[in-house]
Amino acid sequence: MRHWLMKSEPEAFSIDDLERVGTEPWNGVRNYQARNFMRDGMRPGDGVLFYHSNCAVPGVVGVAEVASEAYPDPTQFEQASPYFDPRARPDAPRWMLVDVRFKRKLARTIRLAELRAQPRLEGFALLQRGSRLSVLPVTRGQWDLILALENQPRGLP
DNA sequence: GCCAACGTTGGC
DNA sequence: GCCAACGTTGGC
Repeated sequence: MRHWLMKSEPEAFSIDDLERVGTEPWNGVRNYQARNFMRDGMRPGDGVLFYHSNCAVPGVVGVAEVASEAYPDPTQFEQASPYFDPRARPDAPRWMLVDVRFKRKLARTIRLAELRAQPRLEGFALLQRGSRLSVLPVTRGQWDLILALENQPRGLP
């Protein structure tokens, strides 16, 4: 089993929203690298760190799992959707997604600042300078380390 | 194939 | 709200 991190802006779709719906098609990803991770890397059952971005306290807030193989993102064909892509055709889809299933909320938010303070997370894709990838791989070691922080009092200022 | 202009992401 | 960093687009 592999591990991943997926970002979402909580004002658009939060961990509480995922808990409410249970399983959600991860639509709207319009970045080739992120698409390729979903299409070529993800398998059902893979672990997902759910990350809140572009908000007051960015950080990891929950655990989810990949709940499907990749399949074409239907919103690319929907003219009324903000994710509509006129270059996409049903027989030649450009964008893929997977379903994501809620597992649990973390006891506390593992803040971005706290992750940055971990020397052992050097090289973690999330922390690369200027990285804006919304779907990215997490090694087993990074996964274990990040989740171990959950039960520590509070990592940083 | 180069690269300037533009739009977007996302931390702060 | 600001702005740095990045990806994409399109003229040439």
